[in-house]
Formats: sequence, structure tokens, C-alpha cells
Amino acid sequence: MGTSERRTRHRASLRREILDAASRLFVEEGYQRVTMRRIAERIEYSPTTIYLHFKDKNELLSAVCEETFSQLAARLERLQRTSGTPLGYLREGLRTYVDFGLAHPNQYIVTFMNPSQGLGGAPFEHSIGSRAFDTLRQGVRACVENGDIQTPDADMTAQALWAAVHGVTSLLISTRGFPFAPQPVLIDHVIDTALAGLKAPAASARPTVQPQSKEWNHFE
Amino acid sequence: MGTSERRTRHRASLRREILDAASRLFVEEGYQRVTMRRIAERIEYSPTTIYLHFKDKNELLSAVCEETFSQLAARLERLQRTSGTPLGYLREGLRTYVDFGLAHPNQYIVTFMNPSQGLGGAPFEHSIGSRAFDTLRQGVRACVENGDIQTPDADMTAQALWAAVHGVTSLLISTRGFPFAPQPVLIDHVIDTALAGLKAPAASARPTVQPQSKEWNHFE
Amino acid sequence: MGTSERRTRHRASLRREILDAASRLFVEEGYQRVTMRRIAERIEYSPTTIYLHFKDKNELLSAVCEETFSQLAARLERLQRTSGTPLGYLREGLRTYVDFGLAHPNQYIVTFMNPSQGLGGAPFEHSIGSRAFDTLRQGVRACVENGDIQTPDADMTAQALWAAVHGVTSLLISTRGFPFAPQPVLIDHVIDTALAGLKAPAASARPTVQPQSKEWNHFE
Amino acid sequence: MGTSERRTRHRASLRREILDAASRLFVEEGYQRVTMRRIAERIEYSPTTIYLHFKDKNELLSAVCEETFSQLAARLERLQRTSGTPLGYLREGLRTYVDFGLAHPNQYIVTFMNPSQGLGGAPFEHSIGSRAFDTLRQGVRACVENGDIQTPDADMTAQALWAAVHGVTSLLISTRGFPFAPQPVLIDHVIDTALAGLKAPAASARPTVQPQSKEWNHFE
DNA sequence: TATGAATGAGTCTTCATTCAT
DNA sequence: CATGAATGAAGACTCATTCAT
Repeated sequence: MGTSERRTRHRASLRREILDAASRLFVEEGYQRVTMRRIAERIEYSPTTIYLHFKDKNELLSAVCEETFSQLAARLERLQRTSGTPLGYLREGLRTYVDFGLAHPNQYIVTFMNPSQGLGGAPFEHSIGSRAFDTLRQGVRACVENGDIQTPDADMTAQALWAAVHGVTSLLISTRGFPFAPQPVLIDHVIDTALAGLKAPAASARPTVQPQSKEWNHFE
Repeated sequence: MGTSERRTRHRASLRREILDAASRLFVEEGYQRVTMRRIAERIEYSPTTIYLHFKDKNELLSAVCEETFSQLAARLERLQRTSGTPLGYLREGLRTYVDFGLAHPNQYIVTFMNPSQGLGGAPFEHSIGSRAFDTLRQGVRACVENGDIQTPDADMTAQALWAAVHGVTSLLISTRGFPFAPQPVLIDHVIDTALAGLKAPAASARPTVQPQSKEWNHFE
Repeated sequence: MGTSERRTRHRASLRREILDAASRLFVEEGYQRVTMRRIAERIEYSPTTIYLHFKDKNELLSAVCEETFSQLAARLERLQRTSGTPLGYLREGLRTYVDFGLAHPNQYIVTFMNPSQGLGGAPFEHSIGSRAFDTLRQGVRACVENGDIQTPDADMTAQALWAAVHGVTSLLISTRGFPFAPQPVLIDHVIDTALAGLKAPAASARPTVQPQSKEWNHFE
Repeated sequence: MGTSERRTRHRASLRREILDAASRLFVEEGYQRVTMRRIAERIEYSPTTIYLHFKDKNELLSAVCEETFSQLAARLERLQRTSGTPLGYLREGLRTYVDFGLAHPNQYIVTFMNPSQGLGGAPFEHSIGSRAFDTLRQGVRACVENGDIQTPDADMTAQALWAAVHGVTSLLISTRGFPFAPQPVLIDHVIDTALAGLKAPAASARPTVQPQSKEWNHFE
């Protein structure tokens, strides 16, 4: 039995093992196939044991995602320190975001594409997901300060950029049958377009904001 | 015959009821909670009855989504005929897309945010979802012909725009805890930025395409 | 729709059509897969219609089997009239029985290998199955009269022969993984052995009947 | 530890209970009516509990049959050691087989009379059913060596004997309405006839093998 | 005669979770 | 800290049958 072998393994961090197992399960088998039992089997503990470390499935999954995205955050932060110009960083950061999402589709799904978003309902604001976003926001601010970007509201602009990269990422992940342009090209196109749109004086592109706003929410 | 006519009507109306119930369940409780049993309870019929109208759950859910998105497609097509300038249509079309998604979040989720995309695996290309996309693509082409947009690949540009609007839509739907800018403003910002980016000579915004392409796929 | 075409077909004997459809379903798909719905689909009538001709599934299945076995009976009777010697007929009859069972395994299963035997519970004695048996019994009697077979009870001997041929038949039908001897050889061996055993003076083979009979039913 | 020992015992005994319940259900209500739910009700546990002991229905049913037939095998093996002459053993073994089948009709049905033989499709060859058959085969061989039986192929002869006893057994089990001769007498008659047929020089009983063999497979 | 609509009862199975130990 | 045992609730789906028309 692997059991006794496992017993000898130091289990100071069973929590770690659980997280790893869940994470691997995610990656290897996808969101739908992650069950408490399967996780338990992987770590060679009983399902009950998991509950000693995590309140319930949601909490565990949240933790898994946080872990994953702290990697993204770290990557972005590292990039921030090493990149040259603010705009250069911003571009690379956006690119990094997309690549990361495509490299970890299952975690991306759980974190950003899940109907019951947040999984545990923890307010997104202070979550790990938002930490990644913060880096992006800072990047935008740096560009604004540097004059690369003109915007009345740096936060909103960061959100718009997020929307753009999240758009490609999630589309590429979930709409597999669609005849997309070659991934790298499409991704660049999205990022370039978004940044270009911020560079140009936005006013010229859309001089009449007010009139249109009347039409909001005219559905149902 | 009055009899058979009545029957036909009844049959159709029950189908309607099922679709409505499923749809409402979607909207009110989300994808995960839609079960045949629950739908049956809502319409006060036995679960078996549903199977007289839909082969299985997939077929029912697909029907729900098709219905929803044929509305979107119809709306976009109507808009296409009534709008003034190509660019005006494009902008309004994008806006309509987002509004529609926000107005029918659960159907949007099932259709565009589902990991197992397409529910039955029907190739997206000829699905109802793609019909909506086609309208968008035509809008882009019209703009290109009209000189409003400069792009080497109209299809890819349509995809990029789709990514942008899908990005906001899905983000707003699924990331509810996040302190977004006021929805209408954010949406406009996203759309404006994207369109502005296409209008300006893209080259100036990103003069060095080649060098960057080296970095593709540097994950895992 | 095949419907209207069917309507023109004379349906004096819808009962016939039902029986044929059920029978074919049996043969093609096996006992387990025969459902009222499927039968109905085949004849392009509604399931309800079947109930106008047969009380329930059991009655229908019984009818199907009766039909099948009336064929066997007919064949045996024909054989009886054409065969030469009594013993020759008996041997050929037994052989015919086995071949017939192997050629119509599904009906054989329903008629002779079914736990809920008789399906409708109709007393076997006057059923079609017994008609086939009667022919066999007559064959045995003829042999007895002709001096080919020595037995104190012709009926019982007929039953024993039936047991032998039913044994091979059902074994060959249901125990598919087993490494049986080549079918024809095995079948002949069974039949030959049984007939040979009846020819020889049985007494010598087993002089002490009484003592053994004490052991009846010593199980449970 | 007393605790774990008790647990083990409890576990085993619950498994027993499940097997017994399933077995009784078999015996009392027949194959078709054995469902997981019913078993659960009998043992007054939830259906889920059964799945802690058996992977699925097939596994449970297989276990029931294996249990039953390992008893038969054991009985035959015991008999083999205690019987006097080879022929005596063979006769008693055949008799035991039939009696056993009649004493456990439902298990017999599942194991030997099931169209989808073997339940899970496990190759019969190494199943428990074949273990019983092996004993029989050895009995035949012993008789051949002892000069009691003359046969060109001991295996085939074993199969023929199996066919004979399986024939009576299954006929008696499934054809309940039929006016059979008194069971013990009929059974003896079958066994005696079969053995007698093997004892006598087979040639005299059926001198013309070849001519008949032309008629094989004249059905469909 | 024929049927469309409807259903009740049932099938196996899976999951997250709890409780006594 | 860890678990074995157990479960309630639910999942999708299928079937033979009936009833009003």
C-alpha cells in the first residue's frame, strides 16, 4: 500500500498536497471532473480529511485559483520591474495575461469565466484576481503619466484593456470550433488595436457621447 | 378539423411553456441549476412530458439558446438596415451586442461562456451564435469598403471587435463583485477605444510587429 | 411521410404487421431491446394501437413465440411424414429441433429459456411449444413400437430426449465464450449418445435405482 | 485494536447482508426484479451504501453467482474425493449438478440461462461456472482411463453430458407448466441414458455418421 | 379503429457532506 | 489528525400503460 509510504512522508503541509492535487486535477481533467473524492484519491487520504483543511469544495477551488493567479500576479510584477518603457510594459503585460490564460485554461475558466463567479462569493476587490488587475492598473497609470495614453479615467481604461484581453482569452478557450485567425496574430491585433485606440485622441473618434447614452438598457 | 388544430396549438404552446420555464430557470438560477425535474415542476407536468418535445437536455438547452440568439441576430439585422453610416451601424451593433448579453446573462453564459462550448458540440460555424457574428463581420467589411477602417484582414478585425465586446459583456456578467466603472460608460469606452484603434493608422501605434512575435507561447 | 403511404396499404391484418415487426425486432435486436415503442415505430403506428390488438406486452410476445414455434412444429410434422424409419425420423427430428433453435435464438430464448416462462402464464400443455413436443413424443412411441427403443415410459423418454437437445441448444446459444467442440459434431454427439443410451438395455447400466432415490432434494 | 477489528467484522457482515438480500431477491422474485433500490430497502440501508461494497450492479450480481457456484464446485470436488468408482462419481456428480440447479434456480438462471451470459461479459472460460465444469471433465477423463467410457474426445463428451444435465435442469426450472415425469425419475432417466449411451460401443448405435452430416445447417 | 398526450414508477449512479470513532 | 461508514438529494432518462378524443 502506498498508504504506509505516504505516512512516512512528512505531512507538515497536507494542505499543500491537497491544493496541488486539486490543481493538477483541474489542469488534467477540467473543471467538471474535479470531485472531492478524486482529489482524495490522488493524495491517498480520505475525502473527509480534505474537510479538515477546507470548509467546502468552494473554498478549496477558490484557493486553487488564488494560487494560480498569484503566479500571474507575480509574473506581471516581475515584468513591471524589468520592462523598459511604460507602454512597453503595458503591452507585454497584456500579452502575458493572455498567454497565461491560454496556458492555464481550466483555472482561467474557474476564476474568470464561472457563472457563480468568485466561487465562495469573496468580494473580488481584495482577491488575488484583483491583485493581477492592480498591476495592470498601475501600468496604465504609468502610461498616462508618461503621456502615452490619454484618458479621463485611468481605472476605467484599465478595465477596458482588461475586457479586451479577457475577451480574446475566453473566446479562444471556450469557442473551440470557431475559425479564428492564427492565435498569436489575433492576440496581437486585439492588443494593438486597444492600445492604439487609447493613444489617439479619443474625442475625434466619437464626438457625441451623450446622445447615445439614451439608449442604454433598452432591453427587457 | 377543430380538434386537431386545437391539439397542434396546444402542443406548440406546451413547447413554448417548456422553453420559457427553462429560460426563466436559466435566468433566475443559473446554468447549473437547470434540471429536467425543475423545469417539469415549473410547468407542472411530469419530467417525461418534456421528452415528448425535446430529445434530451442538450436539445432543450440548445433550443433555448437558439431562440435567444436568433433574437439578437434579428435585432442586429434590423439595425443593419436602418442605420445610417457603416461606422454608425458597427458602433450601434457592438453596443447592441453587449446590451443584449447583459439583458440575457444566463443565455449568454450558456452560449458563449461555456467550457464545453455549443452544448452538443455542434460546430459553432453554422450555429445561431455565428449568425450574429456574421452580421458583425459584414459591418466591418462595409466600414473597410467605406474607408472607415484600415485593416489587412477584415475577418480578423471582426474577431478582435468581438473579443472586445465579449470581454466587457462576460466580465460584467461574471465578475459581479468588482468595482467597475458605471456600466454604460465602460461599455462605450471599450467600444470607442476599439474602433478608434482601427481608425488610426495602426502602424504608428505599433511599429515593430516582427520583434514581438518572437515571444509567442513562452509558457509551459 | 410514410404515414400516408401506409394508410393506403390494406390493413385488414394489422395484427399481422405487429407480429411481424415484433418478430423481426426480436431477431435483429434481441429480447432486451424489444419495447412497445420500437415495435410501434416499425409499423408506423402509435404504441397505443398495439394495445387494440394485444392485451399487453406479454400477450404480444407469447404470440410471437407461438408463431415461431408453429413453424418448428410444422417442419417436424412434415419430416414425420417423409422420413423413412422411425428411428431415422427421431434422429432427424432432434437434429431439426436444435438447428431451428440455433437459427432463431431470440425466439428460442423467449420461449424456452425465459425465467418467467410462458410469458403470459398460459399453461404449457396446450401451447404451441407442446405441439412440437407432441411430434417428438410420437416419434419416440413409433420407435418403441418398432423395437428400436426400450423404455418403461415413452413420455418420460421423450422428455429426456427433449432435455438433451434443449441442453445443447440453450448452452450453445447462451454460453458464447465457452470453447465448445465444433457445433455440428457436438450436436451429433449429444443426439447419438442419447439415442444409443436408449437402445442398449438400460438395466445393465444402472441396476440399483431405488437406493439412489433416497437422496432427492437434499439441498437446502 | 478492538475498534478496527469490529469495523472489519461489520464491513464483512454488511457485505454478507447485501449478498444475501440480493440472493434472496433473486430467488423470490427473479432476475428482472432485482434492483439496487430493492436490495437497499431489504437491508434497510441507502442505495448508496451498496456502492461502498460493490462497484455496480454487475459486480454485485456476479458476486452472488460466484458465491453460489463456488458452493457447487466445492460440493463436486468433495464428492470427487469421497466417491468410489470413477463412473460412480460421474453419475453422482451429474446428479448433484441437477439437484443444485433446482435448489438455486435463480442463480442458475443468472449464471447459465442468461442470454447476455456472464453478466459482465467476463470470459466464461475462467469463471466460477467453468470451475464446476472442470470437475465434470476430470470425471469423464477418469472414466475413460478406467475403460468405463469410450469416446474419441473426452472434452466433447463432457460437454455432451453437461448439455444433458443442463437440459433437464433448465427445462425443469423454466417450463413449469409442463407435465413432466416425477422429477427424480426423469433426472435419473436422463443421466442414465446419457451414461449408457457412452458405455455401449457407439458405433453400433449409429453406424452411418457421414451421410447424415450433409444435412447440417440447412436453416437460413 | 386509431392516436397524441401524458404520466407514475422506476432504472442506475454520483456527489458533497457529516458523524462517531 | 484522520477516517470508514453512511446518506440524502439529486441527476438524466426509459418504459409500459392509460385516457380522452
